[in-house]
Amino acid sequence: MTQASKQRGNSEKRRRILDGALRAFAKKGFYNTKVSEIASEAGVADGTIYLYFKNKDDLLISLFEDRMEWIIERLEGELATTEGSVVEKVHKFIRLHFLLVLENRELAEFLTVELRQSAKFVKEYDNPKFGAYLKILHSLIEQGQDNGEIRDDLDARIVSRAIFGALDEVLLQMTLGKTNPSDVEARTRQLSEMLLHGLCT
Amino acid sequence: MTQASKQRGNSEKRRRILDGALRAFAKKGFYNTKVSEIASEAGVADGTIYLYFKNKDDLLISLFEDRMEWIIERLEGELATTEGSVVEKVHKFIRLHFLLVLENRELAEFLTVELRQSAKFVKEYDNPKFGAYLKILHSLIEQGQDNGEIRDDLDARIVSRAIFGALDEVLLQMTLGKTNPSDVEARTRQLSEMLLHGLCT
DNA sequence: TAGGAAAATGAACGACGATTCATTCGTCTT
DNA sequence: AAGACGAATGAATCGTCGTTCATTTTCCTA
Repeated sequence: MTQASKQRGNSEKRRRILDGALRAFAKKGFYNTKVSEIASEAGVADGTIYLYFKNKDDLLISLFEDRMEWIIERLEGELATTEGSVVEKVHKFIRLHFLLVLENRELAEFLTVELRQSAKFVKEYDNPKFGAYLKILHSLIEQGQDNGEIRDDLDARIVSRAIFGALDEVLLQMTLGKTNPSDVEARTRQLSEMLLHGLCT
Repeated sequence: MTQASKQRGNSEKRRRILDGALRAFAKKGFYNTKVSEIASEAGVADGTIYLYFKNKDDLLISLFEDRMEWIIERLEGELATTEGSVVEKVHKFIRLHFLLVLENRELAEFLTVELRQSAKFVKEYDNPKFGAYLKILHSLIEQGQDNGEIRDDLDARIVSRAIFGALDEVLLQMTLGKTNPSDVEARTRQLSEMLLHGLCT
């Protein structure tokens, strides 16, 4: 295996380490997780981690990008093949976000808790993948404004942030409590109802 | 000064330490802040901190409770003296949340970033103050549902979470970017419009 | 103002844990 | 099968703080 192919991420070991790190970070959080715990979770020696990642920060960022990439690809894939109004697509977006992330709890715990921390405190990392995620939502909104389905007196940037925030917070609660998977549908419906048509009668 | 009065928080030193901790945590985050930095920020010796707080975790939690208490008191105070519909009160809630927190940036950075972390990883702390905060919102929603202003096909618990999430995320962005204070009004209007009446035309 | 108690100090301690690197392992070539 | 080379190992290192506590300062009381 060449150095280049390690960097590109096609390596059994690299995957194992990322998976182990996800489990460990989800359980105890980045700062409370020892590198040696990640190693043992991944079934790998401590030193091996440093063959694939520059340091612990780099591992966090790499994990973050890897998982966000996965989510973005799936979201884009699903949305591209969806016919229907923008409103339907927004509903589908919300549903997919929940389903994808709840598909494994650890990912949910990791993303909802570590996202902000890493965005702000892992030195000079400006989070391009999260930007790409938001852009999907942002484009959807703009598209809806162009074709008249969505009010254009609202700033699409604020709206997309707000939607993400609402989603993420509800997801956090679902993650910490032991939400029954069947509740996902109910919450999806509630959230998109609320966001699309408002609280007022 | 007695031990009891220290615990109750009426102490000049204790205040100084909490203020210093807020500044330090806002700047570098809990885990990247050294106790000695907090001490120097507070103009106090390292050891002094341990006269007022059990340890670093305890300091974090105390700071959190102190500031949330302040926010809750102000919110409740303002809302109690407000005449008007529930819808108007929700609008006012959003506005107040922004104003109070942006009144000082450091508080905003601290709350938006450290809240989740501490909720989950500071051992066995279950965050009663945040619960009290959410309850204000929750009660407002229920009140609106009772008097018919707000749709009662939505679960007030999910709705209040979602509103908080939206608020918090938009606030995070306002905090990290250098938002002009005059934008606060605009964002308040956008958010409550969106939440109360929905995205659809 | 002397004496004593409470508060504050900050240097030193000790634990911890990220990272390194000398060594071993596995695989491929000739 | 011997050598060579990259990959993997994990024990040891070393810097970094959280916390303690012997000492000093401040403040009160008699």
